[in-house]
Amino acid sequence: MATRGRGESETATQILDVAERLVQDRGFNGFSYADVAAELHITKPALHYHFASKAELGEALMSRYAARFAAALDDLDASEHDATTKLEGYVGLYLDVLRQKRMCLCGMLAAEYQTLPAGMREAVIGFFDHNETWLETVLEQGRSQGTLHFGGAAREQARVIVAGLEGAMLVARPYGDIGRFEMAASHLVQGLMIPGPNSVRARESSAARR
Amino acid sequence: MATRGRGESETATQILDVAERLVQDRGFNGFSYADVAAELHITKPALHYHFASKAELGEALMSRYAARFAAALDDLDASEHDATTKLEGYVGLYLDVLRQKRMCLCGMLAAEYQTLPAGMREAVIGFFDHNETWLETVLEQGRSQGTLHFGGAAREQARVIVAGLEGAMLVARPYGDIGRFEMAASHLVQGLMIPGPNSVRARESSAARR
DNA sequence: GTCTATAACGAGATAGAC
DNA sequence: GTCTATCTCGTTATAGAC
Repeated sequence: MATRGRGESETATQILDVAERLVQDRGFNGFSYADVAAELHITKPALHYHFASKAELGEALMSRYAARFAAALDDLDASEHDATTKLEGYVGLYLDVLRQKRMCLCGMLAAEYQTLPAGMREAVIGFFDHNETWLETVLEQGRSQGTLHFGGAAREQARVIVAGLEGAMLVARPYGDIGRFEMAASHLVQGLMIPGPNSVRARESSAARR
Repeated sequence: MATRGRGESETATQILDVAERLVQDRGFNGFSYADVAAELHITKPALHYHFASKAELGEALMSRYAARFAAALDDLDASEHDATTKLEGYVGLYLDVLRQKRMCLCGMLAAEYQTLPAGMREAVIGFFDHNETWLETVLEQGRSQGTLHFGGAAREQARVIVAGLEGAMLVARPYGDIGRFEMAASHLVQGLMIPGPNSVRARESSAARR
């Protein structure tokens, strides 16, 4: 039952590469072992040798994706010292995915959530949690530096951004229109860079209405 | 090959009801004729009598959903004269879906877009176009009335709202947390109800709330 | 309009040779 | 580590009786 190829194998890596692209394009329920095997010119049992079950393949996919995403966020922290630039870099990560005509892996899996094996569900939640936590820190950094302006909890702002970017990707893809994503993303981020509707005053008056 | 049950049949309606819920919960690739048949205590061939193919069922699903959504927007236009209230009503439509633990039908299908039959693809695009057009009109109405405040094209604002609401639903569902959606939605809408830096400074916005 | 029966295919998965 | 061969099951779909 355990995965025998533990990421060391070159074939295992190729399998993950193909499967990842297929999931991001068609969904976890939209591809099969046969699709992956055909593309790599190997047979289905060869895939089962590396990943005994589809659930196992999915979980391997998630942990590799999570590690890569975490590394990308670390890179942003290391190379950018300004919260504004970090935020733009973060949007750039999504843009890179969309340019490959793919959906965010975890955004896709969020849609399919009810049909996913338990291990994958936890990984999807973990991905969003990690994104929110990273963004929350960046947003707080920006606010204390005076480069970002928003009212309310940074965690809430982080959630608005994640939801906005995921939704913008989701809708842009059927249209095949990256510009749709860029417009929505810039709208989300620009609002934080200019003191305005999201300022403390505005939030307070909205809170009073509850 | 044509659908024999043309929406007149009671059974056809029940089939659509069950299939719609399953798609919104599990995705179009995440349910089967067997699932629907079992739930209605009929057999699979009975389903094929009403909807000859799964693609045909999917298209019937979409056209009924589109009609219902259009009617809901017409109702908002008829019963609400204030752009602000219309906007809140629009968010309420999403909230109603999420309360049933479902994803927006077209949001779900946007994720699965690459695997959909052509007729369903067109319907998904049509749904988003319709939403944007309706929102655009409401936003322009609100801006000219002085109850909504935003910069740039109303169409772009409409796209930001659609993307934000779809993304908020997408992420809220795995967490099973409606509050996540409400927070993001209120953030999206509140920003428009409060005068920003470039807008004409209105009096206290309490007038708009009545 | 719904049934029994079954076709035809593809899915995930396993046994065992090499 | 990959293969051939096979299994079992689920899927969409059809034929034809009632």
